[in-house]
Amino acid sequence: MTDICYYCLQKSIATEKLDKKELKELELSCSRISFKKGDKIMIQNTPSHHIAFIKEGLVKVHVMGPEKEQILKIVKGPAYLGIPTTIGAKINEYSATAISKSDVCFIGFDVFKNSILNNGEFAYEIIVELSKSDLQFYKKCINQVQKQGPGKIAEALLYFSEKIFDQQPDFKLPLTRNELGDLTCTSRETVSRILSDFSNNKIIKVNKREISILNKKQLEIISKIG
DNA sequence: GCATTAACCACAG
DNA sequence: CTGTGGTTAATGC
Repeated sequence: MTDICYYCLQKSIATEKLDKKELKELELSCSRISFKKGDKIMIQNTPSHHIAFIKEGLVKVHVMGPEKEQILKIVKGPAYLGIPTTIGAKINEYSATAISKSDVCFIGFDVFKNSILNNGEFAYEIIVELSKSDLQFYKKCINQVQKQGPGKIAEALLYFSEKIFDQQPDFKLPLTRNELGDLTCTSRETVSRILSDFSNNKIIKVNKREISILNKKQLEIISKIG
């Protein structure tokens, strides 16, 4: 049974631009699925016919490289997932895994495409989201390639605090040390060492996955100078 | 040469 | 899954 998109309170900015008829079509092609932490939402190297929209939850987007796993980004709903790989390729070029309980709508690609072709405002909002994501990725790319360890970790901590947890200085890291390493292009040992180093210098407080940022200024400086 | 940085390995909670 | 210590390789004075 499909949900009624018209009454959905978690519509994307793009979907807000659709009229009643378009929403009805969306509704018919949309299936809403709940994922538990650790569930695979999208699997690399499998065919993709759907666009996913994360209504709620945290998702990690990752690819398996020749050597090891690389986490591309952490996405927080509401956000689209898999537009590039569904439009630009026939198979998924990356995987997505829920790292918290997540609600996701899968939209048939044909319906999604029709909305783009028929509704300019919808299409524009989709481009806005893709563009923002693109720019964010450039930034991450530069940061992770040119900074050294502490800079990368500082950057990641600030990212979680500001973007994922809405400016909260205290948060629970949704990743293991290993995954944080996969995200920041370092080893898990290096992550461990840098976190205890920050902790010793009273920049952050660490208790298992619980992180408190004590000295944000300092963290920003470390992130900036690399 | 010497210092710094970080990966890899190993082992212990 | 984590934290630490030793070792090693690369890089930059």
